[in-house]
Amino acid sequence: MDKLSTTIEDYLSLMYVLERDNEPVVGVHLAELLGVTPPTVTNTLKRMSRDGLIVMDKKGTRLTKTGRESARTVTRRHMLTEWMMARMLPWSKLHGEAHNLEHAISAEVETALFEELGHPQTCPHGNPFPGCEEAVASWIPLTETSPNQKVVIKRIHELAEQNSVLMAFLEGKGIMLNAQAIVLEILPFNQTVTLEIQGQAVTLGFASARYIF
Amino acid sequence: MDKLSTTIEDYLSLMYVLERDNEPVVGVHLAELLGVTPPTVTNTLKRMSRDGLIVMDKKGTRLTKTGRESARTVTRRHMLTEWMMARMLPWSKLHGEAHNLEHAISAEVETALFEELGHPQTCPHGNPFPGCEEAVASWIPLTETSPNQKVVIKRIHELAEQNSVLMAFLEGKGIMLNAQAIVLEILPFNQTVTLEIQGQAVTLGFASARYIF
DNA sequence: GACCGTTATTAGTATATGCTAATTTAAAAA
DNA sequence: TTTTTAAATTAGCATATACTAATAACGGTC
Repeated sequence: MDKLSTTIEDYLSLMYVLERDNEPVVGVHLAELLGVTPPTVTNTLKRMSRDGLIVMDKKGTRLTKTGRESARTVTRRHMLTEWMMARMLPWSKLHGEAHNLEHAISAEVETALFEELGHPQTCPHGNPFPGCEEAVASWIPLTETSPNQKVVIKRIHELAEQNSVLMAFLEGKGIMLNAQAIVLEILPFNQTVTLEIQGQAVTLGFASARYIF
Repeated sequence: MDKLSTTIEDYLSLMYVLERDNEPVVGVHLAELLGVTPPTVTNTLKRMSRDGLIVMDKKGTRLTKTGRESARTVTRRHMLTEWMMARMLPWSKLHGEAHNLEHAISAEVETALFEELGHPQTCPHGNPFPGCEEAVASWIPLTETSPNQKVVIKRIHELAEQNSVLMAFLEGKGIMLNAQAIVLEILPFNQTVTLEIQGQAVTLGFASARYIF
Protein backbone atom coordinates (compact mmCIF):
# COMPACT_ATOMS: atom_id res chain seq x y z
CA MET A 1 0.00 0.00 0.00
CA ASP A 2 2.05 2.89 -1.35
CA LYS A 3 1.38 6.38 -0.19
CA LEU A 4 -1.56 7.82 -2.08
CA SER A 5 -1.14 11.01 -4.07
CA THR A 6 -2.93 14.17 -3.05
CA THR A 7 -5.05 13.82 -6.16
CA ILE A 8 -6.26 10.40 -5.18
CA GLU A 9 -6.81 11.48 -1.60
CA ASP A 10 -8.97 14.32 -2.84
CA TYR A 11 -11.11 11.96 -4.87
CA LEU A 12 -11.40 9.58 -1.96
CA SER A 13 -12.48 12.12 0.59
CA LEU A 14 -15.03 13.62 -1.75
CA MET A 15 -16.48 10.22 -2.58
CA TYR A 16 -16.56 9.42 1.10
CA VAL A 17 -18.79 12.40 1.82
CA LEU A 18 -21.06 11.61 -1.10
CA GLU A 19 -21.48 8.01 -0.03
CA ARG A 20 -22.04 9.00 3.57
CA ASP A 21 -24.92 11.19 2.42
CA ASN A 22 -26.22 8.57 -0.01
CA GLU A 23 -25.50 10.75 -2.98
CA PRO A 24 -24.65 8.92 -6.20
CA VAL A 25 -21.11 9.31 -7.48
CA VAL A 26 -21.48 11.08 -10.82
CA GLY A 27 -18.39 11.81 -12.87
CA VAL A 28 -19.33 15.26 -14.09
CA HIS A 29 -20.24 16.18 -10.58
CA LEU A 30 -16.85 15.10 -9.30
CA ALA A 31 -15.24 17.03 -12.11
CA GLU A 32 -16.96 20.22 -11.02
CA LEU A 33 -16.21 19.80 -7.36
CA LEU A 34 -12.60 18.91 -8.00
CA GLY A 35 -12.09 21.59 -10.61
CA VAL A 36 -10.99 19.27 -13.41
CA THR A 37 -12.54 18.13 -16.70
CA PRO A 38 -14.66 14.99 -17.07
CA PRO A 39 -12.07 13.08 -19.10
CA THR A 40 -9.59 13.62 -16.31
CA VAL A 41 -12.08 12.15 -13.89
CA THR A 42 -12.64 9.09 -16.10
CA ASN A 43 -8.93 8.64 -16.25
CA THR A 44 -8.30 8.97 -12.58
CA LEU A 45 -11.22 6.74 -11.63
CA LYS A 46 -9.78 4.09 -13.92
CA ARG A 47 -6.50 4.21 -12.05
CA MET A 48 -8.29 4.09 -8.73
CA SER A 49 -10.26 1.12 -9.93
CA ARG A 50 -7.08 -0.59 -11.10
CA ASP A 51 -5.57 0.07 -7.68
CA GLY A 52 -8.50 -1.45 -5.84
CA LEU A 53 -9.77 1.74 -4.26
CA ILE A 54 -13.12 1.77 -6.02
CA VAL A 55 -15.39 -0.49 -8.05
CA MET A 56 -17.24 0.71 -11.11
CA ASP A 57 -20.10 -1.39 -12.44
CA LYS A 58 -23.72 -1.08 -13.51
CA LYS A 59 -24.66 -0.30 -9.90
CA GLY A 60 -22.43 2.74 -10.04
CA THR A 61 -19.11 3.80 -8.65
CA ARG A 62 -18.36 2.93 -5.05
CA LEU A 63 -15.47 2.82 -2.65
CA THR A 64 -14.05 -0.57 -1.83
CA LYS A 65 -13.28 -1.52 1.74
CA THR A 66 -9.70 -0.42 1.21
CA GLY A 67 -10.75 2.78 -0.50
CA ARG A 68 -13.19 3.66 2.24
CA GLU A 69 -10.57 3.03 4.88
CA SER A 70 -8.17 5.42 3.18
CA ALA A 71 -10.94 7.93 2.63
CA ARG A 72 -11.83 7.91 6.31
CA THR A 73 -8.23 8.51 7.20
CA VAL A 74 -7.96 11.49 4.88
CA THR A 75 -11.21 12.90 6.21
CA ARG A 76 -10.09 12.51 9.78
CA ARG A 77 -6.81 14.22 9.07
CA HIS A 78 -8.57 17.02 7.29
CA MET A 79 -10.78 17.67 10.28
CA LEU A 80 -7.95 17.46 12.75
CA THR A 81 -5.98 19.93 10.69
CA GLU A 82 -8.93 22.29 10.76
CA TRP A 83 -9.02 22.12 14.53
CA MET A 84 -5.30 22.58 14.73
CA MET A 85 -5.61 25.87 12.91
CA ALA A 86 -8.85 26.97 14.45
CA ARG A 87 -7.10 29.18 16.97
CA MET A 88 -4.99 30.90 14.37
CA LEU A 89 -7.24 31.57 11.42
CA PRO A 90 -10.69 32.92 10.71
CA TRP A 91 -13.29 30.20 10.67
CA SER A 92 -14.13 30.60 6.99
CA LYS A 93 -10.56 29.87 5.95
CA LEU A 94 -10.01 26.70 7.90
CA HIS A 95 -11.26 24.34 5.25
CA GLY A 96 -9.09 25.69 2.48
CA GLU A 97 -5.93 25.63 4.53
CA ALA A 98 -6.66 22.22 5.95
CA HIS A 99 -7.23 20.97 2.45
CA ASN A 100 -3.57 21.54 1.68
CA LEU A 101 -2.22 20.24 4.93
CA GLU A 102 -4.36 17.13 5.28
CA HIS A 103 -2.29 15.21 2.78
CA ALA A 104 0.89 15.76 4.73
CA ILE A 105 -0.32 14.53 8.12
CA SER A 106 1.25 11.27 9.25
CA ALA A 107 -0.43 8.64 11.38
CA GLU A 108 1.68 9.78 14.27
CA VAL A 109 0.69 13.41 14.01
CA GLU A 110 -2.89 12.34 13.54
CA THR A 111 -2.88 10.44 16.80
CA ALA A 112 -1.09 13.19 18.66
CA LEU A 113 -3.52 15.79 17.38
CA PHE A 114 -6.52 13.70 18.26
CA GLU A 115 -5.28 13.46 21.84
CA GLU A 116 -4.25 17.07 22.02
CA LEU A 117 -7.67 18.15 20.86
CA GLY A 118 -9.56 15.94 23.27
CA HIS A 119 -11.13 13.44 20.88
CA PRO A 120 -13.49 15.71 19.00
CA GLN A 121 -16.56 14.22 17.33
CA THR A 122 -16.99 16.87 14.68
CA CYS A 123 -14.86 19.31 12.72
CA PRO A 124 -15.04 23.04 13.53
CA HIS A 125 -17.93 23.26 11.07
CA GLY A 126 -19.93 20.56 12.79
CA ASN A 127 -19.38 17.78 10.27
CA PRO A 128 -18.95 14.39 11.87
CA PHE A 129 -15.69 12.55 12.13
CA PRO A 130 -15.88 9.21 10.32
CA GLY A 131 -17.67 6.92 12.73
CA CYS A 132 -19.43 9.72 14.60
CA GLU A 133 -22.30 10.20 12.20
CA GLU A 134 -24.95 9.60 14.88
CA ALA A 135 -23.72 12.62 16.77
CA VAL A 136 -25.14 14.86 14.06
CA ALA A 137 -28.04 12.77 12.85
CA SER A 138 -30.71 14.83 14.56
CA TRP A 139 -29.69 18.15 13.07
CA ILE A 140 -31.92 19.20 10.18
CA PRO A 141 -31.15 21.49 7.26
CA LEU A 142 -32.56 25.02 7.28
CA THR A 143 -34.71 24.11 4.32
CA GLU A 144 -36.67 21.77 6.54
CA THR A 145 -37.33 24.18 9.37
CA SER A 146 -40.51 26.24 9.79
CA PRO A 147 -41.13 29.98 10.04
CA ASN A 148 -40.80 31.46 13.52
CA GLN A 149 -38.78 28.47 14.63
CA LYS A 150 -35.86 29.31 16.88
CA VAL A 151 -32.78 27.54 15.62
CA VAL A 152 -29.16 27.05 16.57
CA ILE A 153 -26.63 26.67 13.79
CA LYS A 154 -24.88 23.35 14.35
CA ARG A 155 -23.28 22.38 11.10
CA ILE A 156 -22.13 23.69 7.72
CA HIS A 157 -21.87 20.76 5.32
CA GLU A 158 -18.58 19.89 3.63
CA LEU A 159 -19.86 20.75 0.19
CA ALA A 160 -20.59 24.28 1.38
CA GLU A 161 -17.26 24.54 3.16
CA GLN A 162 -15.53 24.19 -0.18
CA ASN A 163 -17.09 27.44 -1.35
CA SER A 164 -14.85 30.01 0.25
CA VAL A 165 -16.91 32.96 -0.96
CA LEU A 166 -20.02 31.53 0.64
CA MET A 167 -18.15 30.76 3.84
CA ALA A 168 -16.81 34.29 4.11
CA PHE A 169 -20.34 35.56 3.52
CA LEU A 170 -21.73 33.34 6.28
CA GLU A 171 -19.00 34.35 8.66
CA GLY A 172 -19.67 37.99 7.88
CA LYS A 173 -23.34 37.58 8.68
CA GLY A 174 -22.66 35.75 11.90
CA ILE A 175 -23.88 32.41 10.61
CA MET A 176 -21.40 30.31 12.51
CA LEU A 177 -21.48 27.37 14.86
CA ASN A 178 -23.79 27.68 17.82
CA ALA A 179 -25.18 30.99 16.64
CA GLN A 180 -28.85 31.47 17.51
CA ALA A 181 -31.33 32.58 14.91
CA ILE A 182 -35.01 32.75 14.12
CA VAL A 183 -36.40 31.51 10.85
CA LEU A 184 -38.40 34.39 9.46
CA GLU A 185 -39.74 32.96 6.25
CA ILE A 186 -39.28 30.12 3.83
CA LEU A 187 -40.34 30.77 0.26
CA PRO A 188 -40.23 27.53 -1.70
CA PHE A 189 -41.42 29.24 -4.88
CA ASN A 190 -38.49 31.61 -4.51
CA GLN A 191 -36.10 29.01 -3.16
CA THR A 192 -35.06 31.18 -0.23
CA VAL A 193 -34.93 31.02 3.55
CA THR A 194 -34.73 34.20 5.58
CA LEU A 195 -33.21 34.21 9.04
CA GLU A 196 -32.97 36.80 11.72
CA ILE A 197 -29.51 36.58 13.19
CA GLN A 198 -27.76 39.15 15.35
CA GLY A 199 -30.77 41.44 14.86
CA GLN A 200 -30.28 41.34 11.12
CA ALA A 201 -32.31 39.63 8.42
CA VAL A 202 -30.31 37.38 6.10
CA THR A 203 -31.75 35.65 3.08
CA LEU A 204 -30.19 32.45 1.86
CA GLY A 205 -30.89 30.53 -1.30
CA PHE A 206 -31.97 26.91 -0.91
CA ALA A 207 -28.71 25.88 -2.54
CA SER A 208 -26.87 27.21 0.51
CA ALA A 209 -29.58 26.66 3.12
CA ARG A 210 -29.72 22.96 2.54
CA TYR A 211 -26.13 22.71 3.66
CA ILE A 212 -26.74 24.54 6.92
CA PHE A 213 -28.07 22.45 9.79
CA MET B 1 4.71 33.05 -10.39
CA ASP B 2 2.83 29.78 -10.22
CA LYS B 3 2.90 27.74 -7.07
CA LEU B 4 6.10 25.72 -6.94
CA SER B 5 5.93 21.95 -6.71
CA THR B 6 7.11 20.14 -3.61
CA THR B 7 9.99 18.78 -5.68
CA ILE B 8 11.18 22.23 -6.62
CA GLU B 9 10.70 23.49 -3.09
CA ASP B 10 12.87 20.67 -1.82
CA TYR B 11 15.64 21.56 -4.23
CA LEU B 12 15.37 25.22 -3.30
CA SER B 13 15.55 24.75 0.42
CA LEU B 14 18.48 22.38 0.15
CA MET B 15 20.37 24.76 -2.11
CA TYR B 16 19.58 27.57 0.28
CA VAL B 17 21.28 25.77 3.15
CA LEU B 18 24.30 24.90 1.02
CA GLU B 19 24.73 28.47 -0.15
CA ARG B 20 24.26 29.83 3.34
CA ASP B 21 27.15 27.63 4.47
CA ASN B 22 29.24 28.46 1.39
CA GLU B 23 29.13 24.88 0.19
CA PRO B 24 29.29 24.40 -3.57
CA VAL B 25 26.16 23.05 -5.22
CA VAL B 26 27.23 19.71 -6.67
CA GLY B 27 24.71 17.64 -8.60
CA VAL B 28 25.66 14.24 -7.26
CA HIS B 29 25.55 15.66 -3.80
CA LEU B 30 22.04 16.96 -4.31
CA ALA B 31 21.06 13.61 -5.75
CA GLU B 32 22.18 11.81 -2.61
CA LEU B 33 20.54 14.22 -0.23
CA LEU B 34 17.30 14.26 -2.17
CA GLY B 35 17.25 10.54 -2.74
CA VAL B 36 17.14 10.66 -6.54
CA THR B 37 19.58 9.80 -9.32
CA PRO B 38 21.96 12.31 -10.91
CA PRO B 39 20.16 12.43 -14.27
CA THR B 40 17.00 13.40 -12.43
CA VAL B 41 18.89 16.24 -10.81
CA THR B 42 20.25 17.46 -14.14
CA ASN B 43 16.76 17.40 -15.49
CA THR B 44 15.17 19.24 -12.63
CA LEU B 45 17.93 21.85 -12.45
CA LYS B 46 17.36 22.52 -16.12
CA ARG B 47 13.71 23.23 -15.47
CA MET B 48 14.59 25.42 -12.53
CA SER B 49 17.04 27.30 -14.68
CA ARG B 50 14.43 27.71 -17.39
CA ASP B 51 12.05 29.06 -14.76
CA GLY B 52 14.53 31.61 -13.49
CA LEU B 53 15.07 30.06 -10.07
CA ILE B 54 18.75 29.31 -10.55
CA VAL B 55 21.65 30.13 -12.84
CA MET B 56 24.11 27.53 -14.04
CA ASP B 57 27.39 28.67 -15.56
CA LYS B 58 31.14 28.10 -15.28
CA LYS B 59 31.03 29.67 -11.81
CA GLY B 60 28.67 26.94 -10.66
CA THR B 61 25.02 26.63 -9.85
CA ARG B 62 23.46 29.38 -7.77
CA LEU B 63 20.05 30.62 -6.74
CA THR B 64 18.76 33.73 -8.45
CA LYS B 65 17.18 36.51 -6.46
CA THR B 66 13.76 34.99 -7.13
CA GLY B 67 14.94 31.52 -6.31
CA ARG B 68 16.52 32.60 -3.07
CA GLU B 69 13.38 34.44 -2.06
CA SER B 70 11.31 31.30 -2.60
CA ALA B 71 13.90 29.19 -0.85
CA ARG B 72 13.81 31.42 2.20
CA THR B 73 10.06 31.15 2.32
CA VAL B 74 10.14 27.38 2.20
CA THR B 75 12.81 27.29 4.88
CA ARG B 76 10.86 29.62 7.13
CA ARG B 77 7.74 27.52 6.74
CA HIS B 78 9.65 24.39 7.46
CA MET B 79 10.97 25.79 10.71
CA LEU B 80 7.63 27.17 11.77
CA THR B 81 6.04 23.81 11.14
CA GLU B 82 8.65 22.18 13.31
CA TRP B 83 7.80 24.54 16.13
CA MET B 84 4.13 23.96 15.61
CA MET B 85 4.62 20.28 16.21
CA ALA B 86 7.26 20.57 18.87
CA ARG B 87 4.73 20.13 21.63
CA MET B 88 3.25 17.01 20.13
CA LEU B 89 6.11 14.95 18.81
CA PRO B 90 9.51 13.74 19.92
CA TRP B 91 12.25 16.12 18.96
CA SER B 92 13.94 13.71 16.58
CA LYS B 93 10.82 13.39 14.44
CA LEU B 94 10.07 17.05 13.95
CA HIS B 95 12.15 17.51 10.86
CA GLY B 96 10.65 14.62 8.96
CA GLU B 97 7.09 15.59 9.70
CA ALA B 98 7.72 19.23 8.98
CA HIS B 99 9.27 18.26 5.71
CA ASN B 100 5.90 17.03 4.51
CA LEU B 101 3.88 19.87 5.92
CA GLU B 102 6.12 22.77 4.91
CA HIS B 103 4.92 22.68 1.32
CA ALA B 104 1.31 23.09 2.34
CA ILE B 105 1.70 26.17 4.54
CA SER B 106 0.19 29.34 3.10
CA ALA B 107 1.48 32.85 3.63
CA GLU B 108 -1.40 33.45 5.99
CA VAL B 109 -0.68 30.44 8.16
CA GLU B 110 2.99 31.33 8.08
CA THR B 111 2.30 34.76 9.48
CA ALA B 112 -0.13 33.47 12.07
CA LEU B 113 2.34 30.83 13.22
CA PHE B 114 5.17 33.29 13.46
CA GLU B 115 3.07 35.48 15.74
CA GLU B 116 1.74 32.57 17.73
CA LEU B 117 5.24 31.31 18.34
CA GLY B 118 6.63 34.66 19.40
CA HIS B 119 8.96 35.41 16.47
CA PRO B 120 11.52 32.69 16.97
CA GLN B 121 15.03 33.18 15.60
CA THR B 122 15.90 29.53 15.21
CA CYS B 123 14.14 26.25 14.58
CA PRO B 124 13.79 23.72 17.42
CA HIS B 125 17.19 22.35 16.41
CA GLY B 126 18.90 25.70 16.66
CA ASN B 127 19.25 26.42 12.96
CA PRO B 128 18.72 30.06 12.08
CA PHE B 129 15.66 31.42 10.37
CA PRO B 130 16.59 33.08 7.08
CA GLY B 131 17.90 36.48 8.05
CA CYS B 132 18.87 35.46 11.58
CA GLU B 133 22.21 33.91 10.74
CA GLU B 134 24.12 36.17 13.12
CA ALA B 135 22.22 34.74 16.03
CA VAL B 136 24.09 31.47 15.62
CA ALA B 137 27.37 32.69 14.19
CA SER B 138 29.33 32.26 17.39
CA TRP B 139 28.44 28.61 17.92
CA ILE B 140 31.22 26.26 16.88
CA PRO B 141 31.03 22.65 15.75
CA LEU B 142 32.09 19.92 18.19
CA THR B 143 35.00 19.09 15.91
CA GLU B 144 36.51 22.47 16.77
CA THR B 145 36.23 22.22 20.51
CA SER B 146 39.03 21.05 22.86
CA PRO B 147 39.26 18.22 25.38
CA ASN B 148 37.92 19.04 28.85
CA GLN B 149 35.96 21.93 27.46
CA LYS B 150 32.49 22.31 28.92
CA VAL B 151 30.00 22.76 26.15
CA VAL B 152 26.30 23.41 25.68
CA ILE B 153 24.58 21.89 22.67
CA LYS B 154 23.05 24.76 20.74
CA ARG B 155 22.41 23.50 17.27
CA ILE B 156 22.04 20.40 15.12
CA HIS B 157 22.65 21.32 11.51
CA GLU B 158 19.97 20.77 8.87
CA LEU B 159 22.02 18.17 7.03
CA ALA B 160 22.12 16.06 10.19
CA GLU B 161 18.44 16.62 10.88
CA GLN B 162 17.65 14.79 7.67
CA ASN B 163 19.17 11.64 9.05
CA SER B 164 16.40 10.30 11.21
CA VAL B 165 18.43 7.39 12.53
CA LEU B 166 21.14 9.73 13.70
CA MET B 167 18.60 12.06 15.25
CA ALA B 168 16.94 9.27 17.18
CA PHE B 169 20.39 8.18 18.37
CA LEU B 170 21.23 11.69 19.54
CA GLU B 171 17.90 12.05 21.29
CA GLY B 172 18.42 8.70 22.98
CA LYS B 173 21.82 9.81 24.27
CA GLY B 174 20.48 13.11 25.51
CA ILE B 175 22.29 15.14 22.88
CA MET B 176 19.59 17.75 22.50
CA LEU B 177 19.31 21.51 22.59
CA ASN B 178 20.75 23.18 25.66
CA ALA B 179 22.12 19.94 27.03
CA GLN B 180 25.40 20.36 28.90
CA ALA B 181 28.35 18.14 28.18
CA ILE B 182 32.07 17.85 28.58
CA VAL B 183 34.37 17.08 25.69
CA LEU B 184 36.42 14.09 26.82
CA GLU B 185 38.63 13.50 23.84
CA ILE B 186 39.03 14.34 20.21
CA LEU B 187 40.91 11.81 18.08
CA PRO B 188 41.58 13.28 14.65
CA PHE B 189 43.37 10.13 13.49
CA ASN B 190 40.25 8.20 14.44
CA GLN B 191 37.82 10.90 13.36
CA THR B 192 35.91 10.77 16.63
CA VAL B 193 34.83 13.07 19.41
CA THR B 194 33.84 11.67 22.78
CA LEU B 195 31.50 13.57 25.06
CA GLU B 196 30.37 13.02 28.57
CA ILE B 197 26.71 13.77 28.72
CA GLN B 198 24.26 12.82 31.45
CA GLY B 199 27.07 10.95 33.16
CA GLN B 200 27.57 8.79 30.10
CA ALA B 201 30.34 8.76 27.52
CA VAL B 202 29.19 9.04 23.92
CA THR B 203 31.49 8.80 20.94
CA LEU B 204 30.56 10.55 17.74
CA GLY B 205 32.20 10.32 14.37
CA PHE B 206 33.45 13.56 12.83
CA ALA B 207 30.79 13.16 10.15
CA SER B 208 28.16 13.71 12.82
CA ALA B 209 30.14 15.89 15.18
CA ARG B 210 30.75 18.57 12.61
CA TYR B 211 27.01 19.12 12.45
CA ILE B 212 26.63 19.61 16.17
CA PHE B 213 27.36 23.09 17.50
C1' DG C 1 49.87 14.92 -23.33
C1' DA C 2 47.48 10.47 -22.04
C1' DC C 3 44.81 8.28 -18.44
C1' DC C 4 41.62 7.92 -14.40
C1' DG C 5 37.97 8.92 -11.55
C1' DT C 6 34.34 11.90 -10.63
C1' DT C 7 30.59 14.50 -12.27
C1' DA C 8 27.33 15.79 -15.71
C1' DT C 9 24.59 14.93 -19.48
C1' DT C 10 22.04 12.31 -23.31
C1' DA C 11 18.93 9.07 -24.82
C1' DG C 12 15.20 6.46 -24.16
C1' DT C 13 11.36 4.93 -21.16
C1' DA C 14 7.57 5.07 -17.71
C1' DT C 15 3.80 6.99 -14.81
C1' DA C 16 0.49 10.38 -12.95
C1' DT C 17 -1.96 14.17 -13.97
C1' DG C 18 -4.13 17.29 -16.74
C1' DC C 19 -6.12 19.27 -21.29
C1' DT C 20 -9.11 19.62 -25.89
C1' DA C 21 -11.86 17.70 -29.45
C1' DA C 22 -14.59 14.09 -30.92
C1' DT C 23 -17.41 10.17 -30.15
C1' DT C 24 -20.25 6.94 -27.78
C1' DT C 25 -23.66 5.59 -24.52
C1' DA C 26 -27.53 6.13 -21.92
C1' DA C 27 -31.49 8.48 -20.30
C1' DA C 28 -35.36 11.38 -21.07
C1' DA C 29 -38.61 13.60 -23.91
C1' DA C 30 -41.35 14.04 -27.86
C1' DT D 1 -39.68 4.97 -31.90
C1' DT D 2 -37.12 8.81 -32.85
C1' DT D 3 -34.94 12.75 -31.10
C1' DT D 4 -32.59 15.38 -27.83
C1' DT D 5 -29.79 16.04 -23.94
C1' DA D 6 -26.55 14.69 -20.54
C1' DA D 7 -22.79 11.85 -19.17
C1' DA D 8 -18.92 9.06 -20.10
C1' DT D 9 -15.30 7.72 -22.80
C1' DT D 10 -11.62 7.66 -26.48
C1' DA D 11 -7.96 9.66 -28.87
C1' DG D 12 -4.26 12.47 -28.95
C1' DC D 13 -1.25 15.54 -26.62
C1' DA D 14 1.60 17.97 -22.92
C1' DT D 15 4.30 18.43 -18.63
C1' DA D 16 6.75 17.13 -14.35
C1' DT D 17 9.01 13.69 -12.26
C1' DA D 18 11.64 9.66 -12.01
C1' DC D 19 14.52 5.65 -13.76
C1' DT D 20 18.51 2.94 -16.37
C1' DA D 21 22.22 2.64 -19.54
C1' DA D 22 25.50 4.93 -22.06
C1' DT D 23 28.35 8.81 -23.12
C1' DA D 24 30.76 13.09 -22.54
C1' DA D 25 33.50 16.49 -19.83
C1' DC D 26 36.43 17.86 -16.53
C1' DG D 27 40.19 17.89 -13.10
C1' DG D 28 44.22 16.00 -11.69
C1' DT D 29 47.96 12.87 -11.80
C1' DC D 30 51.57 10.34 -13.93
